[in-house]
Amino acid sequence: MAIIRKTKSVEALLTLFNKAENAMSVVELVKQLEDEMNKTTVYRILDRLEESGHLHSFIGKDGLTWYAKCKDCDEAHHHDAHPHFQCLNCGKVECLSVDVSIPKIPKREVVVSHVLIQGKCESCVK
Amino acid sequence: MAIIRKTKSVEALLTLFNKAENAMSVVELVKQLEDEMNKTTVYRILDRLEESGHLHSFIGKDGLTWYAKCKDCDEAHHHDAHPHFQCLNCGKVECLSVDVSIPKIPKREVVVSHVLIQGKCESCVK
DNA sequence: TTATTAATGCAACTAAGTTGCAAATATAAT
DNA sequence: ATTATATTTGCAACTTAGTTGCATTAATAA
Repeated sequence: MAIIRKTKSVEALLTLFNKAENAMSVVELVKQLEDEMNKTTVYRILDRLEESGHLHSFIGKDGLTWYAKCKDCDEAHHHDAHPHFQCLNCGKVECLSVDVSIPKIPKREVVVSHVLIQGKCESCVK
Repeated sequence: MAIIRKTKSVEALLTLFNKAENAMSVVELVKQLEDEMNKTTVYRILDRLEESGHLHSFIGKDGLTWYAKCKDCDEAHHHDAHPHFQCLNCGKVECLSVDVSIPKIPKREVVVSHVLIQGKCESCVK
C-alpha cells in the first residue's frame, strides 16, 4: 500500500482523486494535467497507484480506461467488486456501492467480474 | 432484422460466426479475413450486422471490441443482457446463458448493463 | 439492360497507449 | 551535509485500433 516515492506529480494526481466525486478517464487526466506533467508520466503514475492499491481501473463502454479511488476496497478486494455507472447523458462515471451478485458459473472458475451499468445519473434523470 | 445487401464479404463473416463457438475480437477477424477483404470493410459489416440484430458487441478487458452471434437475443433484447466470460488462461471469450440480476439503482435509470467475468474456462480449469 | 443506391478498397488519418533512453530528482548511505 | 543509488520523469518516436473521404465496383430495382 506504499507508493515508492512522493513526487510532485504523484501528489498532484492523488489530490485530484481526493477531490474527485467520480471516476476519471485517463484521457481527461492527461488533458487536465498537461501543464504539470507529461502524458507518459500520468500513465506510469496511474499504474503505480493501482499497483499499490490506491486506485482501481476499469474500461468504459467507449474502450477508454477509467480510474477511481478505492473507497471501500482494501488490499484484499482491490479488484473492483462494485459496479460502475456511466451516464449516457452527461458522460459521468461513478462507482456504485451496491452489490451485484455474480452467479456461480458451472465448471468454470471466476476470478474477477466487471459490471458496467449505463443509464441516466441522478442529475440527468430529473 | 434484414441486412441490406448480401455480398460475398457479408456471407464470409456470417459463415464465420455460424461456425464460431465463441465470441471473436475485431482484431482477430481482421487478421483472419485479410486476404478476403479490407479491414475497413470488416468494421463496416460488423456495424451493419449489429445494427440489424445479427450480432452483438462488447468491450473486453483489454479494451478491444468483440462480437458474438445473438443466439438467445431477439430484436427486443439485442442489448446483451447476458454476461461474457473471458478466460485468463487461453483468452477465449464466451457468451454465458446465465442471468445476472442487476439491482435497482436508487434515483438512477438503468438502460443497459454489461457484465464481463474473468477466470478459467471449462478447458483451462481442469 | 440500364439506372440507382449501397458496399468496397485504398490511403491517409486520429487517438490511446507504449517504449527506450538520457536527464532529473528523491531517498539511502556515508 | 554530501555523495551514491535507484527511481521517476520528459521527450520523441512508435504501435495499433478504429475512422473518414472519395473514387470505383457490385447488388438490387426499374
